[in-house]
Amino acid sequence: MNTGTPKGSGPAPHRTTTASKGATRHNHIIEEIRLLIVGGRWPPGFQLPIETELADQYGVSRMTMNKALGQLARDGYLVRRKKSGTQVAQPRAESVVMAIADIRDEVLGSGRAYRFTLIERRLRPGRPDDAQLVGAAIGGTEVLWLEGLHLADDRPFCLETRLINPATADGAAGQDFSTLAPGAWLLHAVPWSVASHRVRAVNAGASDAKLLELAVGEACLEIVRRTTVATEWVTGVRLLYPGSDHQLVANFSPEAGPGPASSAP
Amino acid sequence: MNTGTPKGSGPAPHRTTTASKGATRHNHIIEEIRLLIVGGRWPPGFQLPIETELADQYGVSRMTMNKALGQLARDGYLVRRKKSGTQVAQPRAESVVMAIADIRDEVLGSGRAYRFTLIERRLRPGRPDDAQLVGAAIGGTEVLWLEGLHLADDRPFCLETRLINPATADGAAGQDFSTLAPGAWLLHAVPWSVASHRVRAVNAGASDAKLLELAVGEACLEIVRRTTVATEWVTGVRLLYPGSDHQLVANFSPEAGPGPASSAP
DNA sequence: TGCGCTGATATGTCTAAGCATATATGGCAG
DNA sequence: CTGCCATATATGCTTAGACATATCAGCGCA
Repeated sequence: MNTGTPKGSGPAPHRTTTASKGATRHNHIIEEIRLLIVGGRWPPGFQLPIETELADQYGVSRMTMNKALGQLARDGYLVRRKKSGTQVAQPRAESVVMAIADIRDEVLGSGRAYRFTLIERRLRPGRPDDAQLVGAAIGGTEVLWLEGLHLADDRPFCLETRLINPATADGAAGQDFSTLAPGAWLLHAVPWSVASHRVRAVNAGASDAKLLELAVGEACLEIVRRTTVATEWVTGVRLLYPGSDHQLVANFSPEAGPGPASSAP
Repeated sequence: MNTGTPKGSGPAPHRTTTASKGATRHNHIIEEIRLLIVGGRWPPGFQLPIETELADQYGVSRMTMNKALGQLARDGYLVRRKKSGTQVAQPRAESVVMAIADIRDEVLGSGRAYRFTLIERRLRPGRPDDAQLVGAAIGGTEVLWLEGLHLADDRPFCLETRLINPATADGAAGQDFSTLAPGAWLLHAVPWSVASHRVRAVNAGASDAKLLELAVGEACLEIVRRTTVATEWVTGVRLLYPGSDHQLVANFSPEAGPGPASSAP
């Protein structure tokens, strides 16, 4: 039942029409099965043949078949349990993954010129209410407070308010950030940190509206990102976008993305 | 060293301290290397020893080491190129993945009671401006138009406006959706579709505000989701959340999530 | 000096085989 | 009929070996 694509006895080049690039055997099998699933031919709950049988059908060893099925399971398309065999997973909920792009890339990607201007920069002792932005208790230590504006074609694009921990972000105190966005600098200075994000809609306050050249009360998209390394907070940032001309976009199948893919350039 | 744990020679406990659950060898290695990377000990660009050497160090075969490194590369932590070897990836941009939860799960997860009420339901010919919601040209065919309200503890939580294509969503015309949210029904009826998402902040209009019991102009989070199977549109939906009490949350490391994981039910 | 070829190298892929482990199922005892 | 245990089964994991492929580096030739 299904896929006439059986083994091709022997090494058999076995070039399929839509070969594309990563034309390894298991990638080929993965793609074929994935299409059966998203095409609806294998509905959720569908019981697949056992590994050895599928391996036979596709003319590969069990190891190769295992790799293919394992990746499909890792990507959420299949559920595998010992003894019970392999089934097509239930697409759980209407969940989705969504990427928040880097601001500079986003502006440049839309064909506009990018610029960052610093509005204010202050090195001051931490205050209790700073905890709201960084998500951690702030001792009496010094923190670096910044406010700046990202511009697209010299028009306000995003208002950034940021706290940096000089203790963990080495060299931050020596940076003036007059034209270099702190996010870009931190990316190099604090590699592979862990971040949590929060996205909300808020009405623009008086000061926000003035800086973004909006009417007071206009809807804005607010993103708060808190970054930590190990147990120490590194930075907390609030990004405010005019709701009218900004949006997050994702284009994925439910459950799991197409995989960021290792893919070197 | 090694061969310490080959097949025959006994089960070879070799229990590591922080065993945790998926204590297979390659999972163990993956976690160990991941910690070296996010802990900053292996900075971006760091050149790892070659596969065979690492395999020796960890006392496993090259295949097992390959599996570990391959998964780390798939997850975006490493970049591997032939001849050049393996390096720690540059955490690209401040991108992030973010999950949009199912509405019902979200409400129940916050400890509140969930309810859905249908406001209006109409079966009518498609109109040109429908294309805006579903992202595809609408022929003269019939479409199902719905408006409903998701409630948390009997207070408005989310306003849903939806178009359904009866041609692809089999049985939709026979459903009345009086209490069952169309999203929940579609999940069973149209498995493994592909969706695109858009998130914006908007000011509540007069009718929206009334239904959500908000003041006109209050900031709301708007999510538009378009679902397709193969080349046919299935449904388009606009979800409007009061910005004040709703937010999207993600808790991930940059570049790639912790993997949706296979996760059985 | 500059260009192209060649070999070395590291990863990528695949195979066949075996042991490990969870679990569904059926048989047996109470 | 009920509850427990042995067994069969399907996936999970690991290994050693082999071949494929991309690419860097150095050498030789013009």
